[in-house]
Amino acid sequence: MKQPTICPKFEKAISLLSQRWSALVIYQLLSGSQRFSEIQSAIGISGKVLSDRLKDLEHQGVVKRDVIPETPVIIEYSLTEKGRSLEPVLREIESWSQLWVKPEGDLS
Amino acid sequence: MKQPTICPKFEKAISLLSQRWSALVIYQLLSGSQRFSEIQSAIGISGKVLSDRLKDLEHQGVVKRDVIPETPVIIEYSLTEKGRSLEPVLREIESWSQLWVKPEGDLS
DNA sequence: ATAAGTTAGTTACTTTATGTAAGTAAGTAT
DNA sequence: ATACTTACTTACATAAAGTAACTAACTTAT
Repeated sequence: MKQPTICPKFEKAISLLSQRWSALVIYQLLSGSQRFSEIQSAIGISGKVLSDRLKDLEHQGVVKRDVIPETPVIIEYSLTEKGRSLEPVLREIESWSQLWVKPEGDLS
Repeated sequence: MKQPTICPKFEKAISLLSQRWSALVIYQLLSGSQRFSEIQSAIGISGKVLSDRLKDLEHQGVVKRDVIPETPVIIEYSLTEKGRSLEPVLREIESWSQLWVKPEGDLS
């Protein structure tokens, strides 16, 4: 039974950010536009899931996909204004993590 | 294949917050300690998953479980200091959501 | 001109996570 | 005694994520 007393905008924001990998993809793109394989190797995500996430995020207006007609075609992903506006959120998480997270227990 | 160039503490924070429902549970507890069924009906989560999440969060030191030996025993969940320290993160998400999220199925 | 490599994905299949519904134990209210 | 509530658990179904192999278009090396 769903009778959420929580603000639907907030809930939607949470569901966007709690989608696995989404926050990490956005965080990665904060350092500038990047290509598919760069993002992939930077955060260790599979091609399939990265492909899904980028489509989602593009659809939600957070990420922009540009086809650059260079010698071999280059596809670049970058943040839109909406995406960049998430920077304070990610920075808060970053500083929280530095204060409160103990690195043990990450068996990768 | 994982070769994350991303800070492991940050990654761990992200994986905690991207666990489905976790952020919502923490957010809900920001307004004070609550019982199982209160959280359940406030955010519309199933008993099973709430039970799992509370155990996870307790294990990570974010949530505290107190058994109060009142007339019928009352079990109260609340945030630890670590949990409360996530408030700025949730507040950032909240204010971002007010500025950028359109409530219904938004196809921008 | 082959052959091998890169990029940006997709497809098929497996594993894990989540959802749903029903059940349980302890206690209360009628 | 019967029905109801709380805080769960169990069993089962479905959805999401992981893995690996594959493709199409192009590039470089032989």
